[in-house]
Amino acid sequence: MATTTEHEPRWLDLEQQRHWRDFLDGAVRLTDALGQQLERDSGLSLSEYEVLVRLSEAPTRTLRMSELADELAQSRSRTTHTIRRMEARGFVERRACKDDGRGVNCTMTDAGSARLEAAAPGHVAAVREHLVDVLSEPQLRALGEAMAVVRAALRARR
Amino acid sequence: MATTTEHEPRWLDLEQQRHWRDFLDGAVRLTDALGQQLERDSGLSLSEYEVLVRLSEAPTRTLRMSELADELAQSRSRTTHTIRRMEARGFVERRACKDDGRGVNCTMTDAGSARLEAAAPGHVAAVREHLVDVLSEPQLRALGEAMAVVRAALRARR
DNA sequence: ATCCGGTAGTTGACATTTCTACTATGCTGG
DNA sequence: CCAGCATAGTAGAAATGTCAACTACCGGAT
Repeated sequence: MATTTEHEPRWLDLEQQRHWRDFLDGAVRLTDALGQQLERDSGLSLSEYEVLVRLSEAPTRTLRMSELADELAQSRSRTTHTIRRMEARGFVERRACKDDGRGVNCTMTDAGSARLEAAAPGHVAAVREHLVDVLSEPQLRALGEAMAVVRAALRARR
Repeated sequence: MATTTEHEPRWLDLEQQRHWRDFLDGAVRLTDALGQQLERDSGLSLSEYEVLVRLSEAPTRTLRMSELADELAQSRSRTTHTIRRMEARGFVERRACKDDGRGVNCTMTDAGSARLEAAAPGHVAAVREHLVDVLSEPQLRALGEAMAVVRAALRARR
């Protein structure tokens, strides 16, 4: 007789487990180190920095709140709070959306732009120091490509 | 004449930038998805789960607070808060360290162990679904090995 | 012995994030 | 038109994380 429907968990073998753990631990340490560098040298958290980067790349330094939330892979609520604080500090401005009465556009101010430019060199140096320069070129590519796959898979589902 | 000492930032080329961004975005989405699965199905956050895993692997289900903090790459303060909450829920116990008057040993209880065992299959399935099974075997290895290098570099300093 | 710099851990204030509920607007079918 | 469902964004409370003291203990040098 065949066994009944399999619901046994398929465990990870030792290699897989090690890879997963190295990933998790490395990711925590890396984002931590980069966040600390930014906070210390530029008074920005890593996600505030990311906000400014996205806005700086947008057509008129402007994005809808929901676009921002989607790009940062954050909840709308978190985005609202973050932007409210950044607005209080003068880095961004919000105004109602012309074409969609529900929408809110978020624009980076000159002060925000200046802060980003001031922060960028140190941040990039840290990304080099802790990531780019410790890996060989093929290693970095492999890392990036693997994560792109993971990212795409996660974006697909809801 | 030679230019004065170089302090120009060495920017990332487009490839490097893309890899770094894919990494960051993928890492956020991945840890997010895994955290949500754990919280929803087992009432544990990812870092609480990690605490239980480390304790389950320790000789007598026991680790010093500082060992725990080091292994999880967390501040001592955060570890104290987390463990206090977990102790209140009955998953761990703390008691003074015999040989070092400053130390505190943290031990996983039977309830903690049971909770971990209940949570593990679903968590492992999620790790497979979002990471292990979406990558080829060499891709996963490359990812793991690259992150091991990053991790080692970050552990060295400080 | 005791002074001193360093380590272990905790605490409480504060900041950020999450969760849930809520308002307002848009859109589609009858 | 308007009913009903979905989307955009916000708000406040609760949970979690960070930061800066602070206590207590260790261990070596004087």
